[in-house]
Amino acid sequence: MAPSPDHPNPPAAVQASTLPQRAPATGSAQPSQSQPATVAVAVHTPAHSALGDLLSYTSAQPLAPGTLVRVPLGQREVLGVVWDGTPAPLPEGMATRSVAAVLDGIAPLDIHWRRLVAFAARYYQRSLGEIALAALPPQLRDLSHEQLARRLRRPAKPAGKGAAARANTAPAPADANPRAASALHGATDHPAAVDTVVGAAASAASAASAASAASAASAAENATPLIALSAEQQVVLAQIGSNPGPFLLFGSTGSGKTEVYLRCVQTALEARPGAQALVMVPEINLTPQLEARFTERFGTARVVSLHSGMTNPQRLKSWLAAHSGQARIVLGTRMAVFASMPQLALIVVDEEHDASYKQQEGARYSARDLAIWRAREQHAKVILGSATPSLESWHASRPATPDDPQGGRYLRLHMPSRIGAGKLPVLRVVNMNHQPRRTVFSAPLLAALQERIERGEQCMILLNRRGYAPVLHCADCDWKSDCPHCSAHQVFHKTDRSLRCHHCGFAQRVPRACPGCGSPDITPIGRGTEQLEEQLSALLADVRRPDGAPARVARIDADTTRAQGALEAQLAQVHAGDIDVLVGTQMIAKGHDFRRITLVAAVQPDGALFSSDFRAPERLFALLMQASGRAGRDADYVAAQGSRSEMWLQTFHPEHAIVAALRQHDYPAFAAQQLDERQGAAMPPFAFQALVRADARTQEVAQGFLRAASQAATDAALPGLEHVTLYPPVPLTIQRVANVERAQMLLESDSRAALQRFLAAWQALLHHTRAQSAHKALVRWLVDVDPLVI
DNA sequence: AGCACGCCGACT
DNA sequence: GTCGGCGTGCTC
Repeated sequence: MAPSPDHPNPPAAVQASTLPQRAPATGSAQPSQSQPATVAVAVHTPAHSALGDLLSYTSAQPLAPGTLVRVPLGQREVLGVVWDGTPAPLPEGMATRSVAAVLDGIAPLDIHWRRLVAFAARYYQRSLGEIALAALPPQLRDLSHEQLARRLRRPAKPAGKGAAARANTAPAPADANPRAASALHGATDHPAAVDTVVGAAASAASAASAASAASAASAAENATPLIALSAEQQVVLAQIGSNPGPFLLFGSTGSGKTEVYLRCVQTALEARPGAQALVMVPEINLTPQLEARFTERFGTARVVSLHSGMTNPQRLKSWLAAHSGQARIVLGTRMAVFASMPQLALIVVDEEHDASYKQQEGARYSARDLAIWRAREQHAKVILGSATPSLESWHASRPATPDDPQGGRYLRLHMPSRIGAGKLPVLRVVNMNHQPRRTVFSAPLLAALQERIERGEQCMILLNRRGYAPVLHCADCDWKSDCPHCSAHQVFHKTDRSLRCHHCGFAQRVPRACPGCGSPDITPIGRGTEQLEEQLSALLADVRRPDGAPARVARIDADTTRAQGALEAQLAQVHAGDIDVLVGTQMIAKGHDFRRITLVAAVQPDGALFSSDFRAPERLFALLMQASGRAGRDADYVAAQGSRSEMWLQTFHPEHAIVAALRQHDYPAFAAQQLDERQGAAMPPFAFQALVRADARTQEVAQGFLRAASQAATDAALPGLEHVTLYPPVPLTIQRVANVERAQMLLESDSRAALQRFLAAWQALLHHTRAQSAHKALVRWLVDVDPLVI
């Protein structure tokens, strides 16, 4: 669920100053100010530091809020953003230093961007400067004023790839004013009826409407014929067109959500000259198809990417293109939610349930929730899309009922049909209670695999544990391969005969004999992907493909894809049909279309059903639905084989509600059941949570700090406390990582506002507690608002 | 966060 | 004799 925004009315002067997109031209007819002005500047200082959010500097000229500056801070010079408002007065006897340089080649960041940053900082309990500077491309920080000026003047050097080289992506702010585009715009009709148009003309015409001649040409040459929309897609588009949103687009895999996004982007761009759209995906390197579809439709010149896999120069280039308005579409991961997009008109959050939208270190923001806030603040539309929405978004989009006349804040749109993707896979459940003990691959599953391989079809086996075996064990003395630095087992990797800790990375060679008692009888316990692959290869050794060759089993997980490009290479093998059975962790279920896969199997899914993590069933359901959505997407292929694709589940709990819901492909039933449980237990989305975590060399110190901070909050009767429950500190599930003990405490409230009030007031007390000598040994502490894992 | 200053172990 | 370990403290 999204944070509730509040909308402070900015002072008129602030609004006015954002109207010109360009920074005041230096040396022009600006009225020269004789006395130096004081400006507030946000710099990268952590919330832990004793520094305030904003620092005072003097400047020869007044600087508009949002202006990028370089300022002296201690012994160094850092990037800062001029902010609205007045900083706290300086300590007695301290002199104000002056701004070192103004980055006047870059337009000031507008009020929308600054409000987003300010909101995120406040909501997630971080300093303003930390969020602001993290939201800017790293090169802005690293390059000197002169280097940057050179970068801005010179057209960016063409990238190695052909498409990028052709794109006119030179950041030239002088002619990147969004208004420049409006002159061209009037020449073209708004093809509002494009929904029903089949053919290339509409897309080519609209592409030409607001872009430069160069980008229009590239769009036209790339344009592909539009496919006619399904009735469902048309209804959904009409709803999005006539309602303010936010929208939850609940659409099966293969229902054509991407085409809806494309059309919405097109409509948004045409509705207003210079309008921009932000499209977010969980992992951009896992979705090259999406990127291809956007550039194909809109031309490479108008689409830029923004994600952590890019080099710093690439990121700067994309960021500048978005900031100047030259890029009309930004395609990116969670970090893109902070992209400066002055003309933002639409945000799409694809696969909105995906956990990667929540940043898990530093500022722990949810890009999905910030997208909702940002859209409301900037008067943009926002569409969350998923085949298995988060329960938060599902609940927020509940329709009004007599009991609940308000309903949720989002509008739920449903696209149940799979276009040209055949029927949904049939669920096959193997009751493992009826299988011989210790069975990993049941006989019926093996038979099904064999049958598929002999027909030349592909299968996918999902498993959750990397390595060969989760732990090595000595039968004589009960020794286990525990990590010396973490409270976790070292995982046995057979390929390189190593023991590896998946938490701290510590690796060592497998001992010949038990380190505890010297017994040679040490054996692997449990099964990881490596062992599964090995076992399956043995079991399928006699199975032949139609060409007479033996069946080929391959494994894809973090271990086989560590090298650069290894994932792509392995996927290419699968696509080429060189692989018959693909074994892997959940990464193989994400984003890829394996057209010839007709069987997907989850071999050991039970762990997630009875996990202590209350979101585990939700994640399992999403994973299995996503995996089964991958199966049989090539309808013609499946039909030609005269079979339907299948989803196999081996479980000791065939009676579990999740099984019935999966059988029916019934997410709403599953969600209703889960929400019922959550409501009964007063859990999210019916309650709001925050975590405070403390790290120290000992568990006592970590917990002691949390207890003291908790006590201080109670003693001070902090605002909001009456609506907030503070639970006692507990060790984390993995209590120790890399020799650091970790503890945390949970805060819960039925009111988001009360929790926010409390956290805001508590921040100072946490700092104060940290400063006390009793807690000197504390390594660090952090707050996680709306945590995903508890 | 950075980057200084500051006081104790193995090497050019 | 120095290079460098990271503990403490400061930055408008």
